[in-house]
Amino acid sequence: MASALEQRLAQHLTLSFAERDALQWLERRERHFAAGEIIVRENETTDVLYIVASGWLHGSVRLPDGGRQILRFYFVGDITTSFSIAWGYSAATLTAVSACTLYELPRERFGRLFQEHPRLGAMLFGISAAEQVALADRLTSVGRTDGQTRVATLLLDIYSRLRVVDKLSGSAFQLPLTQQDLGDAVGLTKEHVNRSLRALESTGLLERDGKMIRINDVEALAELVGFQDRYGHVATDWLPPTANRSDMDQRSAAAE
Amino acid sequence: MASALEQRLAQHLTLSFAERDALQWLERRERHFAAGEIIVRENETTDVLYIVASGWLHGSVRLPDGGRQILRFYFVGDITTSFSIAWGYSAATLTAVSACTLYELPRERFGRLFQEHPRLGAMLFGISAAEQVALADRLTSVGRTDGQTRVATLLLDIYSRLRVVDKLSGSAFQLPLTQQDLGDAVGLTKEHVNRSLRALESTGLLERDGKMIRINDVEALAELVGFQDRYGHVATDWLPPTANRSDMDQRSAAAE
DNA sequence: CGGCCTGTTGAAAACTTTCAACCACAGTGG
DNA sequence: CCACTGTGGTTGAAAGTTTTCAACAGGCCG
Repeated sequence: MASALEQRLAQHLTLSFAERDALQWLERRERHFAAGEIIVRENETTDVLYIVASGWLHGSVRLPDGGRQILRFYFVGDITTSFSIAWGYSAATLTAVSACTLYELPRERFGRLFQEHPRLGAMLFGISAAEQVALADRLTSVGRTDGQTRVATLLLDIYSRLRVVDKLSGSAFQLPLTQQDLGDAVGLTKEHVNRSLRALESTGLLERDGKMIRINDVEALAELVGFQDRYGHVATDWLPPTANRSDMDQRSAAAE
Repeated sequence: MASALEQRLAQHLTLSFAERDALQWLERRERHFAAGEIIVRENETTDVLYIVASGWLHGSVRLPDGGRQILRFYFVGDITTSFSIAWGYSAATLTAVSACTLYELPRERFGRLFQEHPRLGAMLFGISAAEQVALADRLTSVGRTDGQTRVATLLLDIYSRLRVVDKLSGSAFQLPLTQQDLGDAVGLTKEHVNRSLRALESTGLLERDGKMIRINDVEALAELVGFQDRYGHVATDWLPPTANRSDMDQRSAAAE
């Protein structure tokens, strides 16, 4: 079976054999988590990263007053670097939304990837930048729009991700989140999320049936709430060339 | 004069000669902008990045309804990669807050850095992750706290950055932002920013005199609003060794 | 001097939260 | 099999926060 991270990167560029091999080496240590399980806690010491092989997770923080902010969701092919690589601890709590399979890798093995495959390192930097923009989009949504728009934007965001990573066809998908979760992601109370969802339903652009969400007119809804899909394309024209074979041999010889 | 980016990176690790040399080559093309000038517009095609040599800037987006969200501020030593490297266009408008000097470099030269100096590439990835967490902190502030807390958090955030990049001593600093700007950064109207600032002043934790801000008790204010300073330290223990074999010994020195 | 931008203040309107119910459903144990 | 219990969803009304609208003051500049 093809590597989750490999598949993600292959969406953007053609990988060399050596690169594909290196990526598969990152996914040696497989771990399983049940829905709702906590993988890493906020402020907990950690020196490992996770690559998502299947399932959903989210990263969140708690507030002094007991509130919670969900910062981002992780899907197949994502790496949970952002909240833990810059420090010896995790800046967020990582929770399994659905049952999921993760590959655990030591931070320092991730670091070695930058040396052995600079092009992949640069590409990961680019993907990280794209994720930063996605976070910025959420900030804009939460900071400057009303409840209905925030909820719709989150659903469109999740839908766009699923469409890419799960090859989702059609505009209906299973949403394994409570309304409290949605509220914690967009800065609303669960009651207001409920009212916002019903208001959206009443426009006819959205339908719900239990945990199932159907966006009847993706274009129209995106237009209505000013949503931009950032996941489609990531530029690769600035990347350095792939290390060629002789380069590879030199570097691995030096590394041994 | 030492390179701005070099100084930034040298805060976290000991650079080799080759690395320092490479960084200085990024800063060949110097450009000046006046306060208020726009460097890049949202959605504008661009294939260059900027390293901040002096001054302040901010990145922002406009909303359909005419509103604006300021996404982040840039200070000396920052690189404006996040909103433009992943696409052929800029996802945000880059505006000079104060008069500033920038180094302009082609995206693809930045990419080459990953190949020639993998350790620096990895370090830039780490710094980018730290910036992502800073953005996540702002999201939390905007999504889950009241006006007064948001404003205080932003001021503490800016203060923490200035303290590091400008070697600011004392707890007073010049804030070249209007109350509208502050509001656009934390998701409030300018009127409410004004009321929040006055409420903060009345607690005695903060003083204002024109554009001057003095935080009388940084600890107490940070405690009050639950602010965490993320800029102090970035982990380097996961980085690969420097490319040049003769520099290998530098790494242990950098391990702090 | 007269505009223009920024800051300030007050009061009404709008949005969101809080609080308090009630409903539906799934899993549990009698 | 069925009552019991807990979680998540739904709804209404009051309370609280923030925005909107309107007005005015001060400083800077042509």
